[in-house]
Amino acid sequence: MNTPPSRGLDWKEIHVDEEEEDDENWAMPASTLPGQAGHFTSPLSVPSSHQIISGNKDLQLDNSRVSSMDLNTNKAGMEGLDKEKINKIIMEASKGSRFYDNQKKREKQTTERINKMMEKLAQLTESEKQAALTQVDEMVRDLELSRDLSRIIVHLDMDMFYAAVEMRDDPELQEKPMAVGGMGMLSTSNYKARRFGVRAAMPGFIGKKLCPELVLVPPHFDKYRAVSKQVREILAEYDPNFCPMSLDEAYFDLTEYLERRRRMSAEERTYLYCSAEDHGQVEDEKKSTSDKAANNVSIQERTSDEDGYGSSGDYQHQSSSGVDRSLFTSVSKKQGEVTSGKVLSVPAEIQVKSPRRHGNTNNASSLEDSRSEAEWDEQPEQDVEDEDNTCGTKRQDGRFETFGVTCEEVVREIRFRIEQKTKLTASAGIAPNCMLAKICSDKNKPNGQYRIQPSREDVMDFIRDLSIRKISGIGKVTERMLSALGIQTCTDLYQQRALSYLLFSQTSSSHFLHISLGLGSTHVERDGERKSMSTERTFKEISIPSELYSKCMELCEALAEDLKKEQIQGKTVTVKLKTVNFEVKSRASSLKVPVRSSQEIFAIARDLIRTEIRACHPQPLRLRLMGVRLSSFQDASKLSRSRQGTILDMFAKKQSNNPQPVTTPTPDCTEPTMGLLEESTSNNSFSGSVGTPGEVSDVSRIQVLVPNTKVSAPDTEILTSDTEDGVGVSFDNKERVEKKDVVSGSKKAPEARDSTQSAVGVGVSVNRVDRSVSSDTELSSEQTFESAITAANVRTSMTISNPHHSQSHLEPRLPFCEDDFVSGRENEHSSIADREEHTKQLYHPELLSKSEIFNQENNQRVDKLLKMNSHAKSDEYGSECTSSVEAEAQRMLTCPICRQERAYSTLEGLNQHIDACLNKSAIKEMLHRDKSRSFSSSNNQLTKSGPKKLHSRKRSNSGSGSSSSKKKRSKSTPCRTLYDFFQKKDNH
DNA sequence: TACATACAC
DNA sequence: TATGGTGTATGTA
Repeated sequence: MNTPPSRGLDWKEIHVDEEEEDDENWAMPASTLPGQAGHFTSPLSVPSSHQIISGNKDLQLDNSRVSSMDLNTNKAGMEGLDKEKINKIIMEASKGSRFYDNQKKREKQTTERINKMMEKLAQLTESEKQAALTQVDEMVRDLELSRDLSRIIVHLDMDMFYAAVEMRDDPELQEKPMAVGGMGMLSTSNYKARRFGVRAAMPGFIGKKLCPELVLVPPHFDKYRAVSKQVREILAEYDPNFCPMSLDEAYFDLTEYLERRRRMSAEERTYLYCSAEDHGQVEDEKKSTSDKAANNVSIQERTSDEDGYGSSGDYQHQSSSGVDRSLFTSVSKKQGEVTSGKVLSVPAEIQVKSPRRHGNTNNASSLEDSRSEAEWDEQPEQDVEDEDNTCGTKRQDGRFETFGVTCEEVVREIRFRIEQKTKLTASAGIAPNCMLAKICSDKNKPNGQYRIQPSREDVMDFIRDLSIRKISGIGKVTERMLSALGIQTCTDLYQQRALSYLLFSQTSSSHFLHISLGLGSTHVERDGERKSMSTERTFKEISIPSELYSKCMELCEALAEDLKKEQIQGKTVTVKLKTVNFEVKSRASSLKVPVRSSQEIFAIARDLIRTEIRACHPQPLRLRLMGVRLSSFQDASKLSRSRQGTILDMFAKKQSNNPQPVTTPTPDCTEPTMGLLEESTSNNSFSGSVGTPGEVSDVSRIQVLVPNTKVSAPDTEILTSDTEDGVGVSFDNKERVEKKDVVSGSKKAPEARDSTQSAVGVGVSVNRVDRSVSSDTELSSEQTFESAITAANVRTSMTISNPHHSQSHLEPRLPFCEDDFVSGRENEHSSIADREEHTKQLYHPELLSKSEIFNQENNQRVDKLLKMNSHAKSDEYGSECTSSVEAEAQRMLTCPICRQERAYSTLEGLNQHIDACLNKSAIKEMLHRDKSRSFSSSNNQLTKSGPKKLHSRKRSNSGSGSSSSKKKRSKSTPCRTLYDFFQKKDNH
């Protein structure tokens, strides 16, 4: 390691004069590196593992240094820094923190991993190594044969993107070291800040320690998205199938375009250079563009945008309208949307002056420089008429640039146009494959480009001394692992190919082999379909279960919103938990039927969290982050079909004299409301006469909506599958034990379920459901009721693969108006004590006792529920009723929760409203009550973070609203409301 | 499938 | 005072 002379920590740029050659040699002292002498001659020679690793460990212990926290200088603008000094500052700022401790722990894990690998290595025999080498070399031959140098792949990367946008929009920032982000985390930094060691992924407070003058600018993602869109519009002209990797970088393939390029006239390749004085105009235009374009540009949306381009088909047309119109249009240009530009008709012989070239020209690619300068000629100043009248003014300083037909020229043109359009610079790499192009784009950053010529020799020359850390996909852990094998460069990687083959997985070693041969993907592929969607948040410590559940609910709501936007539903819910010690855990549960509503997701997520809370017990589960992810999406075709599965659709079908049963939805048809979900629960659940209040409300709703009496084939299928799944029949292994602990012995009280919080209300066993369904005959009143529910819920029919979840995910019900619904004004649970009990059930399910779970009140409630059901039946909510319900839905309806009367054009609308009422206001209310009563004296953190968090996300109007809704609920008689609801329907 | 890890941006 | 959020891939059991 190059130890720079020690200096005082004055706040100057922190760098050393000489280049540090020895990067981060984690695993061993340089002197022991195998590669130094013999390693290149013998591909099979490796260092002794124990020597290496233990030495490294000692080193770490002695210095109590956590190398993984060291500055990663593998970034443009961070060359030659005094890493020693910077790392010292970082370490001092971090030492003793939980983060630091965790990093230490993780580093130790990596070391152990390396040790294992080295043990494995030590056991390899020479013949094994030789055999591996033979095998690998065969692969090498194949790979060589398939080497494709014909593609011209470009990786374009905006320079310090977020920071650049901020600097552009606030020139005062240009002279200062600045970073985008906050004290918590930085997204990116400008080059001035990088000289101090301040970089992306560094917490702001450390950035401040490294550079006290550092200016922190909060991110403005809308702006970045808008700029990104502008850039993509340009890229799409060159490759409609370009592949954006993030807001600031993209791959594209110029191969086809270059064919056409050769046939393009000089005019078509000529662009006006817009000088600094023009910026105001551009700025104005940009602003309106930003406004317009500041919409979401998620992956999906991006795709559709780009598809728009791609499908426009006529590339030539697009291309011939090639210049950035933004440069020539007047400020008042109507829609402000910057479209692709217009080529100026400029005589080819008019030569143009080089565009302003800021940025680092010193390190610009020699190739680029030599070629481009030759074509960048001075243009005599003259007036230029904008023939297409897109400019509006004559330009006194009009200068033009005609770009050539080589790929370097095209890329330069693209960067030029990007700069003209956005006033931001980009760097690019050109190579025969993506892997190389990506590395190249970093080579001459900022504002430069670099090309690897498409010959094997050039590729291998480039690769030869390349640090493996430069390769995308090789991070610090892999770097350490490989370093332990004496591998730092791509040449090393090739030399040790036999070892990597023996010591790493097939996937990894194959990847390494590709890298070491300079091979990579030769086609630019769009991202495939999204595989998951998640929301996660970091917060001040939360350990109180009620707050954890509340946070979980927030996340589920946020996630459900996002899912809705993209019309996605999935079958696996994963909860991510990060403890205050930065330990990350994930817990997942898969269903057979996709879900997407916040209630459904919450039901599962909550259960997973509860399990964790219990696992920690009696210690609290102390979290600093929680995340909820949904994955295992069903494919798009199914998705579109699933939309049929709404209640309305069922009604519609019914009404149109469709002879098919009321409930035809397929298992993947889900647009469940809370109530529906709960219901399906009861079908799947162990049985349950437990029925906490929540259900009842759901049931009521369902009765209102789908009071059907018959169940037929489609339901049968679903329910059967549910039963086949064994849901509710038996637990296995420790899950069972756990449940038994909580529940009161499933034999005795099979209805009792561990989570009672909102436990299933309908008293039916799985078997009975099964029977009733399969018989498809007239059902008893209880069965009928259940069947009706089933009918309403087929699309939700939560078939649970994991019995553990069968309980919970089926009970997303919130406790609030449960009682109200059950017993109305004369609510059996109207006492404060009862209410608190319900709160407890929701937010402290882990605290419930058997007796709490299974009690007389619940039975009474269930009885009532069943009565209601039979009442409904006797009121002839038969098949006819469907249409009457539907008719009702067209009219004014009163929400049974908030008593608001509104016209609902769809039942779904009403359903959603009810969900909103139930969830959004009441959960807060309950939480508030819960907290104020149970925790007010015990935890000050609660007052700090709890309420704030509750209101932190997408629930802006919930605060006062919830309290008002609470009053309404308690004053009004929900039960009567519900009956009113029925009544009204009846009367009609 | 569940979970942990690694990685990128 | 204080170390992110989102998504993908992979290895292992």
